Amino acid sequence: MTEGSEKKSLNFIEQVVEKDLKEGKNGGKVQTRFPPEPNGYLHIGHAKAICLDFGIAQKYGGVCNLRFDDTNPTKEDMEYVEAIKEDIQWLGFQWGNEYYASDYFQQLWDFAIRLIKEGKAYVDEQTSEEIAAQKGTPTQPGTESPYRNRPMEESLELFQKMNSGEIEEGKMVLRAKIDMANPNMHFRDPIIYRVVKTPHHRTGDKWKAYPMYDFAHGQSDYFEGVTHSLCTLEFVVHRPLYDLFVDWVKDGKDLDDNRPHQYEFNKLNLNYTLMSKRNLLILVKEGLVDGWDDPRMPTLCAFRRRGYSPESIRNFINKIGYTTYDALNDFALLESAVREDLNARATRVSAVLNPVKLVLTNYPEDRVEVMEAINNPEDPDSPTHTIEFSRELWIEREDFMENAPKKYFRMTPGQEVRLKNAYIVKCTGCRKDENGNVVEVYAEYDPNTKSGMPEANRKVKGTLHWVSCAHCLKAEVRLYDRLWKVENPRDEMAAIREAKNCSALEAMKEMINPDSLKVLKECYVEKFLADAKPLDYLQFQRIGYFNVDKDSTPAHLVFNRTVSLRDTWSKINK
RNA sequence: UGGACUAUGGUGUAAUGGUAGCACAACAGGUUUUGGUUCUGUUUGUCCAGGUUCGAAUCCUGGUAGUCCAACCA
Repeated sequence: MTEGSEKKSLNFIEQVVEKDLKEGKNGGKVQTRFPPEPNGYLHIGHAKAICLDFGIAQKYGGVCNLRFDDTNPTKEDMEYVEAIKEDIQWLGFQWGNEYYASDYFQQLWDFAIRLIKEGKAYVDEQTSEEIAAQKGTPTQPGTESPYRNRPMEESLELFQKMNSGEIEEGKMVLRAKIDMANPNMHFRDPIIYRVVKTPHHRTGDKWKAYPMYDFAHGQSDYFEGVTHSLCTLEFVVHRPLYDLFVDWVKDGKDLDDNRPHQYEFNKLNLNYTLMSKRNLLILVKEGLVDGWDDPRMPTLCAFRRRGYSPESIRNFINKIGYTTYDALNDFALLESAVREDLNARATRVSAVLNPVKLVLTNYPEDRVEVMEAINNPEDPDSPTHTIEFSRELWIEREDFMENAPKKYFRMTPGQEVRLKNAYIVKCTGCRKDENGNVVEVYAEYDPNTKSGMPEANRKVKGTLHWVSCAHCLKAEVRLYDRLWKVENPRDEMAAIREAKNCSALEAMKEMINPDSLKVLKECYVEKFLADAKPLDYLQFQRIGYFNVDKDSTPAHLVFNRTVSLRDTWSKINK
């Protein structure tokens, strides 16, 4: 709805693409891919990659394919494949082809055989510990494996056995023969195949030897005709290896043409947010949240359930940009993006979350008036809906104060306020119970000030929302706040674990915000919401943006707070 | 501390050798039947030290700080 349309300068990836296009590289073609591993749900960090991968293809007349990077059957599942597809489409993107790295297992296998025959790969029979020890450290060169120079025939035979099931997991690996002394650790004879006996979610038990990421990614890009392979910054050190394997697979042919190039951008870091899949999995498994789509999660399904629009997420991504600087973005920018979008599209309704009864003592007991409410004042052609008004109303408890400070523009004895879409009323007092809690608030209405009448234009400082006690619906409202108390949960978690030598779970329990979810069960909403549908974008006037939760039924309405309205009053009030 | 990468207001991001701009945040005010929206204004910045140049956020050198790399994960 409010897609960012202001002129933006090109990000560094777009500049590269435009330069390549100008120079006629890859025949003037642009092709990208979004390559998730189907081992978890997509989070907002993935949205950043998605917007770039699909956005670049869209902008430059190319195609972006979806490729599931499914080279590790122990972690992957079809459940995730379907969820990932749903999230991408919800975000508003459509892939060209649906590919799987497992589609290339045969080609990769053949390539590996070729490398063995060319003396560029060998089967190593050492334990992972031995291999790790020989790898050296960033400051010390590694040493060569005793199997490094074994006869090619031997490696060939053992590699076959790795795949036939004769070799146990962990007993043998295939390694590329590169350079054990290279300052880039990834060049120290990287493992390119290992034995995994867990059945693969697509190829079943056909394969027992599986390629590693570095041996699959660049080649898969090459097989598909990817031109610009976009990934995050931690892969910078993999790029030389990516290029080397692409060189090898091209076998000396036109090395500079028709090949993919990898470019790296900064991944999304958000304050008060823990992004890594591993940690999100702990939250779900340990029940610290209520599943992957718990609205406090940073997953796309959670943002969707919470009421974020795909446009707002895209706008946010568009605002933070793509650079090579490891930034920590402010969650407030995301909230501002969702408010901006929802302000333009959300239907305004009345809901009282913390009710107290207001009695209009001079309003006839049996009278009911039907008031008209505009659905969205931001829209000049906005439709309207009606809302019943009567003598007894629910208003927010915070909207009455017996002894109010000067700047309190709400209900307090002797002060006039406007009831939105209805009348101007003057507060006359209240009744309290034996503990001093306000039970009822009293006011008198001015019959000449009904909305639409000339008298209604009188200046009144405050306007309150309300629902009629006899004409409203009860509802459950879930108020969400940030899941973490600390601004940088990732670093904080590391610090806690270091200091206390504790598990990730224990560290998380220390950082979690105990008030991240408040469930209000005694709320009242106007009848208009009786047939609101899940995911409808709503604004509870003066409170915030809300949507209908998937748990909601006509008999038991449930609303999620997406984000509160900006609130300058609560700041003054502090 | 071996290598790679990075450094612009509080946060993020432009300026591609030529006026340091934008967004968010913060603050002040106008409008408003949402203390919302909107409008106006204000505060705050080129990591440090040298060098090249008529001119440096930008190029070079050296510091400093941060990120990444030693998974049979991706």
